[in-house]
Amino acid sequence: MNSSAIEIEKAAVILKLLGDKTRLTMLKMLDTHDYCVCEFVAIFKVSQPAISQHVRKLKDAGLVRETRKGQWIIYSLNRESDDFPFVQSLIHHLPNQDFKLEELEVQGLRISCD
Amino acid sequence: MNSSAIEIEKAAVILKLLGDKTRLTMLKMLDTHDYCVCEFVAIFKVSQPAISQHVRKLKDAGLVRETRKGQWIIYSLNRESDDFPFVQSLIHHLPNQDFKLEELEVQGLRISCD
DNA sequence: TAAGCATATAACGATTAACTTATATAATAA
DNA sequence: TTATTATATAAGTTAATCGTTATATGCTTA
Repeated sequence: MNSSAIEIEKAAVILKLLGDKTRLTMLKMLDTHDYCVCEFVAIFKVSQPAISQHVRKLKDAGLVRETRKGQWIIYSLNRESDDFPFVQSLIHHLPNQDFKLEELEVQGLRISCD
Repeated sequence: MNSSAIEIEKAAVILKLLGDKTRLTMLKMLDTHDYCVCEFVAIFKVSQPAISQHVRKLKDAGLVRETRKGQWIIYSLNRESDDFPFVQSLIHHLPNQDFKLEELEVQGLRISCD
């Protein structure tokens, strides 16, 4: 047991959710920046609906939050989630993904969502 | 990034593996004791082949090791795995599962594998 | 209001995952 | 050697997952 224990069933659900390269990368990216869906679409090699479905799963689990900014929807890490300490200690082990943002900028695909 | 960083692809594979209640519980159990397959069979509500398949996946990923002790095969955490720091920080958040062992003993199902 | 961009939802197909039962293998004990 | 116990493998079924295309919704701008 641990000071910030999480039920094993709940942990399994979260781990399954993050056991997907796309969603895990998204979450790590959100650790340093907020992103709009269109940026995720530009970064990952899947269709817009696929991205939409991935972020929906993260949102349904309460791990991310969305805020609409005009026509864009910005996703951010939900650091108020009860599960955030668990998630954070997890993504802490992952390499920073800011290079993806730089790639976007180089390619002129960075959209100013704010 | 972090001192014990793990590739994001590899992390996703491990998280998917542990995104299963049975395997996640097994791994947490192995954090405090070694177990033989027959004990897992007695503890979890699935068939012996199902247990065998779960431990095989954990073994194939290098997270656990097996040692034969006569007719029994004992599984233990592979603390030498490159991924062990990642896995350990993860299971550190989970509640201790020793009560499962106590349940076995109460029911007289605890097999002395050593 | 109509057009255009951003995002979500629906519906479907392909693949993967997790179980089951039946059977094989390996070690032990009679 | 034969029976028994422990474990693994094979094969098949069902359900879940992840992607796709087509379409709907919502906001913005002309």
